[in-house]
Amino acid sequence: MVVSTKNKSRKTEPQPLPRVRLELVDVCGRLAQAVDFPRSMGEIYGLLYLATKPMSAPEISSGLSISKGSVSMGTRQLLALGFINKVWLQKERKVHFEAVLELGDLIRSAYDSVFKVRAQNAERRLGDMVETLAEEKGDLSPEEYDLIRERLQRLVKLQKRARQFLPLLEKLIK
Amino acid sequence: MVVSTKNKSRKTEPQPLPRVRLELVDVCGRLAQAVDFPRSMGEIYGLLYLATKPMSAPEISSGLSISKGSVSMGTRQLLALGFINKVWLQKERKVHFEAVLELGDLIRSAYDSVFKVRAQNAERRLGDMVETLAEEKGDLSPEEYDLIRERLQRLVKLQKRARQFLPLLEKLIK
DNA sequence: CAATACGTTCAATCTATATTGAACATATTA
DNA sequence: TAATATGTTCAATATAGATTGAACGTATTG
Repeated sequence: MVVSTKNKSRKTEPQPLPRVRLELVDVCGRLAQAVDFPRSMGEIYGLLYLATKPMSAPEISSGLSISKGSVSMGTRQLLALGFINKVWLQKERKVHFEAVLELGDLIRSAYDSVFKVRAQNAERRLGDMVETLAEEKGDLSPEEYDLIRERLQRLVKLQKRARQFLPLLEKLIK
Repeated sequence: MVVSTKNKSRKTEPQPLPRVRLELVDVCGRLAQAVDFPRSMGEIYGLLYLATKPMSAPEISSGLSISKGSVSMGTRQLLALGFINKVWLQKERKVHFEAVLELGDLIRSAYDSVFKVRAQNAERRLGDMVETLAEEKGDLSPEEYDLIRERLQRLVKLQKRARQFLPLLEKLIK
């Protein structure tokens, strides 16, 4: 089917995305969800990754059929993580966005702000539990206290191993 | 505050959990969510991990204030992943559950059923996209076709690197 | 400077999915 | 075998959190 080439508006007519692009949008959306980011954020990256030129916020909005608000929020997060760049197009006199293509680098830079933070949280919470146990010693039977103490120690040990492991992993990625 | 020691029922009276245990329940619930499992499933593991003895389904249900249905579903999944074991208590003549304490082993065994599957999915979807692009070649401008082709190639390359990386990771864990 | 378009924010809404609970199935014991 | 308690299933419900869109703020252009 041939799409009409008439172009009544000043702007480039929004043409439907090729299927490949829709598929990548979907894949990226799912990936984003898998690492606990909003789906729309991943979709925006997927859209930009196969774009032939930088896209404006309204173009992204209509291309993905999502609201201005979601585009604003999604681009902000993607910029913060370094997954996209702002581009000033003087022709359009407006900020546009383009995907950063070096995904290897991106994963590296996202590593700190996502996984490291989570690891630190886990560590803190385990510390809290050890404290709580000490506070509760009086309320627990000696047997229960010993059992819980021993099992928390196992977790601390596991955490230490994980701690040694993370920098190693980091080195491998880099 | 001292809890009454009266015990009118045949069964052990359900006493409130110590705070340490509640904290681990919460941590495990969040962890489960982080890897895309139901929160209640993680909570069950957290409850059993610091239990002084194997617990029955009703005990789990009341301990966590969750329904029988959730316990049934959660224990099934945890058993399938090897995170808990069934224990037959002849005294109670009923199946009870206990946590498997070797978390290192558990992570290893969960690896295959969680991460490997995801990696394979990603791989398949990328393959689909390459196919789709070929099918659409006629509908795309030569420029767009080339650009998309080149960028998909980048993803394929990245995937290959990841593929080499996974077995290495596996070895490190084991 | 007014007019227009674009960007941001956040309360209200929608949606995906975990959880519930009632109906049903199974097992134990008296 | 009947009575009782425990286990499972799944349609209905509840809930967390993403998405929307209207109101407001900002910038560009004629």
